[in-house]
Amino acid sequence: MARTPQDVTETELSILQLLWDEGAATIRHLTERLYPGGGTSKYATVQKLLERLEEEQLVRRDRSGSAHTFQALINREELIGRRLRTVAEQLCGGSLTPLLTHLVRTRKLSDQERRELRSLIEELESDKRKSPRSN
Amino acid sequence: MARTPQDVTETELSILQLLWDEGAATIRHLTERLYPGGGTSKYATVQKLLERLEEEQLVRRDRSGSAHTFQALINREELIGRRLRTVAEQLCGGSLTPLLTHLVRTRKLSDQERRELRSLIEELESDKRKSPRSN
DNA sequence: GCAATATCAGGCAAAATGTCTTAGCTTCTC
DNA sequence: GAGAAGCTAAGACATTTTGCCTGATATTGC
Repeated sequence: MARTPQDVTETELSILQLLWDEGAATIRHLTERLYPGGGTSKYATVQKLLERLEEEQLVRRDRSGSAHTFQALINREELIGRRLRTVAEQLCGGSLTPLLTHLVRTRKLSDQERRELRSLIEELESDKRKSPRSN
Repeated sequence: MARTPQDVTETELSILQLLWDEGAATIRHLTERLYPGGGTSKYATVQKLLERLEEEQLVRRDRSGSAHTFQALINREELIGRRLRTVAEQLCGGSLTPLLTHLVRTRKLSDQERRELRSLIEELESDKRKSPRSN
């Protein structure tokens, strides 16, 4: 049978990371960063990667300039969300809650982390009070 | 270049799920459940899958009986942990905390979920008080 | 006009993965 | 004890992903 395509490959991710860090960029710029001193072939590699990322709607290509410019259409948080959702679907019947409790239980939070988390939740609780939309 | 192997394939996962639900099992049993009425070929498929799972140390094979018996060496929680760690490594510099806050922020917890989470944290806090091992 | 630089199109090899065939044992049954 | 049935081991295979590269063609800049 077929290979299950990966959400975002590690190599693709390295491109996204760059776009996140440096904003919109040209192929050349990305190539220079990713494969410093890389020649024509590396350039083409990055080009192909971007082409595929564009297909997957993860990157937008701006064709106006003489050299195309690329920018990420997804940010880190969103990608994290996608990944977590995948895990939840495959292992928790789609619910994210088990992931949450897993992290809280397993993670050995430091005192500070626990405090932060706690205040985050309290914050949410007061938000909720202001706009009670019980979901 | 090469393909990055997936931690656990969806098909492999379906086998693990069965082993989790039904405990140790033979190839035949698993085949019957996974591909009801599947013939020799499906049997061989499951066989190969198990062989690979054994290689990956995710399943233990008991060769004593006339038909080998298989049992999972990893449970659901552990697999969740692996997956989360992978996400953290690739997207959060290895720290799981961002995942935690992402979930709390994004998740639109229901009232009840929030309450549960809160008490879970409080529970941890009292545990901590009993054995203060500040990490 | 020429050289540099871009894009486009397509090929390629290595590896993953699910599937299947076959051969050779062991075990059960009559 | 012979034949059938079930089991394991070994390996072939097709399909697909994925990172990488080449060559042709178009565009830009001077």
